[in-house]
Parts: sequence; C-alpha cells; structure tokens
Amino acid sequence: MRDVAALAGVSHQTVSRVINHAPGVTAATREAVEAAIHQLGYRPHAIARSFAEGRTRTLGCVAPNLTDFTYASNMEGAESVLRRHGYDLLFASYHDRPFESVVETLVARRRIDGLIVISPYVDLPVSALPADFPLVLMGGCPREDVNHLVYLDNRDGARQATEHLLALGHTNIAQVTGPQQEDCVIERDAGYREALAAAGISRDPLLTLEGDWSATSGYEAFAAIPPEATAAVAQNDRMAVGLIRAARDGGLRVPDDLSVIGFDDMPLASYFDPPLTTMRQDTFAIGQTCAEQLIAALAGSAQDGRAVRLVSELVVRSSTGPPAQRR
Amino acid sequence: MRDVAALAGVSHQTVSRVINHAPGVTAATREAVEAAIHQLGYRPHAIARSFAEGRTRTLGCVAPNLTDFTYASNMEGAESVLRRHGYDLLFASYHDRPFESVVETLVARRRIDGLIVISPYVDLPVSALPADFPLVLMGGCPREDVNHLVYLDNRDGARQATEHLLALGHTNIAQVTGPQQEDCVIERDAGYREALAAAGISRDPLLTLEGDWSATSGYEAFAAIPPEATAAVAQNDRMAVGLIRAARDGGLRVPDDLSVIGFDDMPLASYFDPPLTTMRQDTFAIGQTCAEQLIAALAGSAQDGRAVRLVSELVVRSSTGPPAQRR
DNA sequence: TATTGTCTTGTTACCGGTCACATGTGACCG
DNA sequence: CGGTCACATGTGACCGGTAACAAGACAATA
Repeated sequence: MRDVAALAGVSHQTVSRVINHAPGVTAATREAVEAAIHQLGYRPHAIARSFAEGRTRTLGCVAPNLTDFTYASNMEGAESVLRRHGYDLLFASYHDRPFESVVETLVARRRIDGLIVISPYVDLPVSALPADFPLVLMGGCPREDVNHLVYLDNRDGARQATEHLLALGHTNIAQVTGPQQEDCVIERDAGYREALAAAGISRDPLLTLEGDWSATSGYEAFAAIPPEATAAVAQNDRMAVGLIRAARDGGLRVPDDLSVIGFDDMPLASYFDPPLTTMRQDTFAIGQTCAEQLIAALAGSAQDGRAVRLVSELVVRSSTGPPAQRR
Repeated sequence: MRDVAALAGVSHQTVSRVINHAPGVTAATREAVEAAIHQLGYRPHAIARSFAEGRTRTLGCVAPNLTDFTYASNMEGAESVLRRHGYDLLFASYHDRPFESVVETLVARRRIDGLIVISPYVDLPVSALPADFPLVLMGGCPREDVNHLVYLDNRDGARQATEHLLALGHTNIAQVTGPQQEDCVIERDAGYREALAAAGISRDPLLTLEGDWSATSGYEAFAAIPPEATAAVAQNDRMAVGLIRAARDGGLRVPDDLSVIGFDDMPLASYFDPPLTTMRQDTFAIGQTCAEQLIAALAGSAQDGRAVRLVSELVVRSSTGPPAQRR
C-alpha cells in the first residue's frame, strides 16, 4: 500500500480512501491511485484490514454435519446471501466435539463477527456465547433464550401431516419419531397429538415408535407397529422410506394397507416406490433467511430480537391414500 | 496480553511463549502467567496472530455446490481433518460466480493459506492461482497442470461397471452420461468404451445419451435408448433412478428387460425399487485425503507434487441381472 | 577471579491496514 | 485584502500479536 502511495505520489491514507470508495477524493487523484494499483498489482490484505478494523468480515456457520442434505442446503443458502454482502463463511461441524469448543475457537478468539447455529437440539449450550454476540439460531421450535431465531414450525407441519391422514379416513395412525431429545421431535409429536385430539381420537402410546432418522430405524420400527394401524407419520423421509420397505417386505401394500407420510421432501422423494407424500421444507430459503437475519443483526443497533417462523407444505404423492376396506 | 503480562509481572513476550508452549520458560513463570490468563479470562486474538505471523491458519474449500451430497461429504471429511490440525475451513461455492472471483477474494487478499478445489470441470482456471499457492485439486482424472491432485479413477470405475454388465451376458449396453465438459464424464465414457472394446463389441454411438445428472434427465434419456439395449450404465445414481422409473413406465421390467447400474452409491441407493447396483465412492474419505495432502503441502518444503488415485467399488444389488430371454 | 556459555527473560521493531486529527489550498465573502 | 469555510490530502498512532535480538543471571571452566 505504501508502494502504491509512493508511485501515485500521494499518502497511504489517500490510497485507503480510493480502495474504500470514500468520498472526498478528486477524480484525478483517484485515477492516479488506480493506475498505480493496477501497475503494481496491489491487492489489499484482508487480514490486516480485519485487524485494524476490529472486525473480520467473516461469519461462522455450525451444523451437526453436512451429510444430511438439509443442513448442507441450509448452509449453501446462507453462503449465497453472505457472499453477496461481502462476508466470508467459516464452517464448523460439531458432531465430533463439544459446541463449546467451536465457540472457543471461533468466537472467543474473535475469528468471526457473527454465527449461525443450525441445531436440532434444545439443550445446545448457546449460553456458552457472550450474551451480546450476534447469533442466529436455526431451530425447530419457538424459544426465548435467543435473540434471533429462525425456526420451522414443526408442530404445524406434523399437524398438517396428521390431518392429511385423518382426512383420508384413517383413525389408527402410527408415528415414527427421531431421537426424543431433539426439539423438532418434541414439536412434531405435539402436532401429531393435537391433530388426533382435535379429531376426537385418543392417542395410543403404543402407536409411537422412536427411530434415529435412519432408513434402517424406520425399517425396524415397522415390526413394532400394531397391525391395526392403517397409516403412519414418519418424522423424516428416510425413515418413511425404510418403513415402506419393511411394510412391503411384510406383505402389505402401500398405500392400500399402510399409508406413509414423511418429512423433508428430500431429493428424489418422488422417485421412490411409491412416490413419497411428505412435508416440504425449503431448506435453501431457510439458510438464506438465517443469513439475512444475521446481516440485519450486525447492521442494526442492539435491536430487539425477532423470530422468523417458517412453515412446511404438504406434498401429496402416492404413499398415502384412503384405508383399504377392512380385511 | 499486555494486561496479563503486567498482572503476572512478566513481559508480553513471556506470555506469548506460554501461550505457544515455547521452550525455555520456567515452571514457576509459566504457572504465574497461566494464573493471570485465567484470572483475566484472556483469549488470544486470532486475527492479530494471523497478521503478525503472516499466515491465517485458515484453508479454503471451493465446490460447485453443497446440494450434491458428494461435494458436501467431501467437505465434511476435509473439515474433520483440518480442524484436527488447528485449521479453520472457509467455504465458497462457485455455482453463481466465476472461479476467478473466489481466487480474488480468498487468495489474492490473503485470507487463506491453502485451497482445496473440488471440481468436475477440466477447464477450471486453476491457472488463476499463483503458481506456488498450496492447492489440492479433487478431480475426476489424472492431470499434469496441478501439483497436488486427489482423483477418482473414473475410467476404471466405468470399466468395472461395464464389465459387470458384460459378465452378466449383456452385449447391447447403453450409456447415460453427464454434461460432456466434465472430466469425469469423459473418463467414464472412456472406461465404458475400453470395456466394450476389450469384449470385442463395437460401440454404437446411438447407445450413448447425454443427461445433466438430474433424475429427470435420466428419465428423458430412456426414450432415446434403442429398444435392443438390455442394459445401461448411468453415470450417476440420480439418472439411474430416473432411467429405471422411465423404463417401468414404459412397461419394462428392471432388471429383467433392462439392467441399470449407477455411480456414487448415494444415500438410500439400496432403498429404491429395485435396490440400485452402483459404483461406490467413499466421498468422506476423499475429502479427508484432500485435507491430508494439503496439510502435507503446507508443512513440507516445495516438494514434488503427488497424485493420489482412488478407485470405486462395485456394489451389486438388484437393478442389474442377466438379460431375459429374447422376446 | 575472569571468561565463557547456557538458559531465561526483556526490548523494540514490525506486520498493513484504519482512525482521528492536522494541515494545506482555493473559493467566497464582507 | 484578510478571514472563514469547505474540501482534499497528509501525519502519526494504533490494533495485538510475533520475530529477532539484547541483556541479565547463574553455573562451569580456565
């Protein structure tokens, strides 16, 4: 930078002004500086700037993993927005180490200006963060302990899914959940119960089985589903697919003998046999929303927190239908 | 840091030594400093350190997108290794802007120390990078223009896939490719041809159709496949799934009337109907390997480049079988 | 006892920008 | 014609570490 200044015959500060498009620079001076920059191939040093400015222009995104396409596409959506605002995106997974360690590395050592946390866990220790640190949490239910929240209304989604089955005439509706400690599981369970209650159906605890999101766990859950069930809500598509496979292996027809609805509208959901009825979630847009919230939080003064609620949308394909006549 | 030094009654340099576990610090001094650090809640400032050191301890990873699970899991694998070595990982996609712009932002402005480029494109302008910049390219074929390369032997994979079909007794084997400008497409085509040639079968150009990796394009390709074909190599699983769907919609049985083999062994490949025969690639391990190569490149002196070759593995499920008797 | 060497610790410059403020220059005005 | 003001530009400090080297303490040796 000093070299550029010398070549252009100005001070380093003027070069800085040109680079940052600061007002109050003569056109002539600006051109001279730009010519010098071009001639020397000068590129500003991002780290030096971060250091001087006291901000990094880098944001963090932590997610349990990237293997799950929902997280990956959340993150891709966030990146596209952040990049457009001149921020870089640092990724950290926390599936193999405590969340606190992420905070320590990225936040306490001031490597990032803000953080997007994608977490299905209610008990994630967001309290490990300084209270005023710019944070957007992408979660599965409304919550009070966080200033900026983007959440998917899982309760509503599960209610819609269950109502879809009820509307088709099902009354014995099973449920295959994810791990009980995840907030979206709790919420979806609540939505399922609410829909049943509204239909005047008392909930049979034996109709709820716990899986671990994997297709295999969906497959295994089938064995425990009481035979009188004619439909099932699976809390994600993978388990729905496993469940369908198991039902077929057990000699049932889907949807005639067992209707199955999933969650996520994962890629190729329409290519399974039968094409999956599911609750669609625009994961890319969710990531974008998180990024926009974070940008707003960084720009605005310590404004009051906002919660953005997103809803899922029922996509009816062929894995659900009216119950067959009683055999 | 100066505060810590004052509290401990030492110089800031000694504090620096303690933080970096430098040798030549008395146990007593070390303890005093550590006590002061603890008492003040001091955390080193990562950016200041980067600035002083002239290196960022951050590496970049660019990929076309994260929606494709292969890229996402490459990246996740890379992250797990880099994190263990104390590096952070900056992600940038280049699906909505030129690669040169990524280079400009991250490399020219010295935000990162090294870069992993995941690219299926032969014509990616890696030349936009300074010649000596630590770079690992994750590609689809051997190439000379890059120092550190991790590549999947796609030619070998396609050869294996085609040989599998030949061994089952097929002689009319179609091929559905990805976009022709991607290197893995060229390589897989070559492997397909080699296998046919080795079996003494002359290649019919009409048997090769071009798709765009999407299931839809696989579906559409079916219409153009000559009816005498009894098997098809699809260059990824999504197109294989689309192809199977189209074949069934066209009244064919899979695999009896048409065997289909895919590439990738994507999640749930075994849950499609029929379960997909495919070429498995350990994408997580590929990402890890890239990261290890990059770490080595950063540590070692300007050593000669290395190319790491990885191979895919045939996974036989039920979408391939011997051709049915001629109807 | 003086010399040398080793080990620990301190001193100062420096990385490359930005910031706050000082200075210079010309236009405009009474 | 001197004073004021707006605007363009320059000056030096500073951000928080690390690097290179200097210096002090102490033991071993001549």
